[in-house]
Amino acid sequence: MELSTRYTPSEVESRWYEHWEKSGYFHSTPDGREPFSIVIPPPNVTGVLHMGHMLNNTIQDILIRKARLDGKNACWVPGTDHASIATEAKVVRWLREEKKLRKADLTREQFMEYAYQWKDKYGGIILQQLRRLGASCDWQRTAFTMDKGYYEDCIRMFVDLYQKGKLYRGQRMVNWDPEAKTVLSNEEVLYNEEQAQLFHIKYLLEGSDSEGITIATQRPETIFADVAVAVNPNDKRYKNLVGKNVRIPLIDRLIPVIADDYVDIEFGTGALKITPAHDPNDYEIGLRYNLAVIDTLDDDGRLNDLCTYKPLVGLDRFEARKRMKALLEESGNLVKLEDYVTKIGRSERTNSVVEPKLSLQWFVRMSDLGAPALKAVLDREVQFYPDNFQNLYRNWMENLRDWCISRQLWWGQHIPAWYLKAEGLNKETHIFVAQSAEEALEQARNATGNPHLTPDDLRQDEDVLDTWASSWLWPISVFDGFRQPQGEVAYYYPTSVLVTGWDIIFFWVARMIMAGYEYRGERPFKAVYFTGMVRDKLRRKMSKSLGNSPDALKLLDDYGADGVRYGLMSSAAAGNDILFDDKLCENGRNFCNKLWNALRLVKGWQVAETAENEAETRKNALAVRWMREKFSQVLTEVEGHFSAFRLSEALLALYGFIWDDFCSWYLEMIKPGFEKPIDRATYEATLDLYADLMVALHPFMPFITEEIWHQLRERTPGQDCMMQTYPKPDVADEALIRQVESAKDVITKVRELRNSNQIKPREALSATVQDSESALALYAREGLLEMVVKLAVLSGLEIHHEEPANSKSFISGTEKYYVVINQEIDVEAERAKIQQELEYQRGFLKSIEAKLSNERFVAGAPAAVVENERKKQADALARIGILEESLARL
RNA sequence: GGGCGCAUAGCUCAGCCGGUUCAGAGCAUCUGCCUUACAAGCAGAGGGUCGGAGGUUCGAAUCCUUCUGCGCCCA
Repeated sequence: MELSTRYTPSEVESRWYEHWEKSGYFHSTPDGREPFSIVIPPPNVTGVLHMGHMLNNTIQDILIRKARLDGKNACWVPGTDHASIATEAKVVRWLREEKKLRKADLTREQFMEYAYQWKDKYGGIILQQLRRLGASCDWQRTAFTMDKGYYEDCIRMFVDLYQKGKLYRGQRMVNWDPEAKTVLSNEEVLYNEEQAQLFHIKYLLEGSDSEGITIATQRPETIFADVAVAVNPNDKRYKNLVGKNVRIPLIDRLIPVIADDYVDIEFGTGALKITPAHDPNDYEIGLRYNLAVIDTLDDDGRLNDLCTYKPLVGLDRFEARKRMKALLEESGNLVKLEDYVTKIGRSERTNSVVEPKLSLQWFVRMSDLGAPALKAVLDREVQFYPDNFQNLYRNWMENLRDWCISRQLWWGQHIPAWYLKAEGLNKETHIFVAQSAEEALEQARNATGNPHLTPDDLRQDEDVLDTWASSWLWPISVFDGFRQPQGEVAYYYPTSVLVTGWDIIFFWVARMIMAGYEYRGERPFKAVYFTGMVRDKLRRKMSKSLGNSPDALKLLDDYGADGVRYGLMSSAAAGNDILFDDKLCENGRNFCNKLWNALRLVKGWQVAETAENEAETRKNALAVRWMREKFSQVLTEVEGHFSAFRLSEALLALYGFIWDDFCSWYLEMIKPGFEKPIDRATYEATLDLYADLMVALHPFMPFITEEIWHQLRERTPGQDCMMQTYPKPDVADEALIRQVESAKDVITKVRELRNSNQIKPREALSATVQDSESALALYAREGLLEMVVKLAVLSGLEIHHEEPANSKSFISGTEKYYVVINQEIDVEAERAKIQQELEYQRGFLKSIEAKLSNERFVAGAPAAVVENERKKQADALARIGILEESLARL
């Protein structure tokens, strides 16, 4: 069999993925095994795979594959959310461009039909892309937040919360996106510093043409909605004005000057115009002083009639702002124009500037829902990794605001609230919340006492639910837990872990926990693994506008899925941002090549069955045992990392073990001479070990491990790396490991000696180790001497008390070695070298003795620590003895 | 303004409920090798008073205080 010198991922990845999927390995049904379940944080159905997804899903896949190998019933539920705003925008554009249709010309039902069509055609690409990454999702369970069953769950939840008094309709200051013409939650507004102008505008006192008060505002077009000017009660400058009236420029409407602590004396002019309809803080102040609310903005961001200044009515707020400058200059009210930088909120979806706006919306009352969700995390019922995200969570949960869950869109779950047509829009006094129009009608008849009401007398709320208000039910709904609370959900719920970016801790994590306790009285997941953000080398967040995000699919093409997975994981401690660099994937690809070439080496060996090879077997036995013991040690470490979700450390532990111990040391130890065969026993042990390594590495790099696992031996159908049992650690023989480490140290020192004396790597050298007690003990280990001779390329290693002529020496542990070199020995240089080493050892000894002579140390420190210091002291003394002796001989 | 976090090798980070696995990893750098698995490789090497200053302790990268410089969340 011929294997290429390079591993080519493209030839194996799709083949194995298809094989796994066809074999049904990804699918899970409840059985007697312990469940291990993960629900994917549903990506946006319009989304395409980006770096964040790859990181996040690689982690989920690692956890799922590990659990599967551990014999658990692993279930990873994939799916997408309907992303109301983003999707609706795409559907509208698609209708316009492809179907020449405008949303306004369609009925709601027609629009929804098109939207589902669009979703079926273009949505969910990302789920296909996840397969490229190797994600072992249970595709048969693919869920979508607008699926029929899911939709019904959302409606049921809405009705239930309303009946329990946890949901209400109310007038609140909301974030309004004038472009999408919908409300946004706080989390959907992104604040960034932008250059703006602060207008200093003088409001003249009632009855005066000169005296007045100057306010500072960034939004001069809102002055028509002003209802007061506020100053700080302690502000001496304005004390005399409090209680008087001033005139709004251009329209001369009178408003009072009031005093309130909220006003910052330092900011701007210290006088604040109060505009309750267009600023959340002003709204609060307005409530305190019982001020009127004048809303001068239309839904699309244009000034309306209520602004009462005719020339500006109908203009967009930005256009109006521009004109205000000239108008105020002309009227003499503009005192000053100041450039300043301020945080401007923009819609995450449309990027248009968000306007605070009073609006009638549906809110979830958070006080009751928040308490158990907060407690769960503080009590570590839900354990965060890393732990300190608790702080962020607590901070948010302790300052909960009611959650606005209505959105002015069509693509989403239609809010199941009905009103009487007889009652004016937004002036309804009757609200009927029900699962269906029929039930609502029934309620209406009862409430009004009018049995003759017909469906035609009712009007359903126009709005839909916020996407997050559907996805918070995800961990329950994907297992059909609302309709079948005793069904599968009882097996898979609570899920094992949620893996998500910390930036959506409020969107999902917090709300899923709330829903979990509200609807199942139980946490939705036992742990939350927070990934960091993927940033570029310059620490910038990856974004489309910067163009600094690598093409995920191209990366997969260039480095292979395993290479990319390695690259992402190798520097991804939980919660830490990763500074992504192609270089990381290159390391992963190189690792694949390393694995591949080790396979080529092993597969290239001829195996001998003859009796003379029993001697070889005995010689190699030490290496084989060492590898097994060390592997055990590494597996213990790996298990520890897994249980603490330190995945990158688990990967690096395996990487180091495979590359260094297995490839660089072990394979060299057992490698037969040129054109010589290897003995059967060592060969078989190596194949088994190699196969075990592949299983251990499989969760991280599934494709290459599966491929190699199959290349190593003939496998029967149904025998696959993915479905093996994860190797279990034993108690490692640490003494043996230490002895081999000593041998490695000797080998390294001989190589170093060659290097510094320009001796060829393959020139066999004669060496001697002084026959000290410790040396005799060390080489009593069968096979150790042969190991050193082979890897250090020695003609022999004598255990002897005499120093050979023409030799150079070194110390390893407490043993002294001599290597004969066919060169003139520079005695002075040797002396200087030994002298230097001696001084170092003496200094070392001194520091230890200082410790040991400190009574408080000996009395206070644990016995093991003191013991260790004694051992260090003895070793140092031994080395000093050797060095002094060498010096004397020179 | 309120809160949280970070500062360790040239770069990216790990270690942080105190003690030779304590100064580590990968990348980068330097030296020597196309050695019969792999030059996307092999064998070696150099490089850090663990941000500054105090303190607690027999002992501090690790705990406390403070300063400096960054970052994030919420207002």
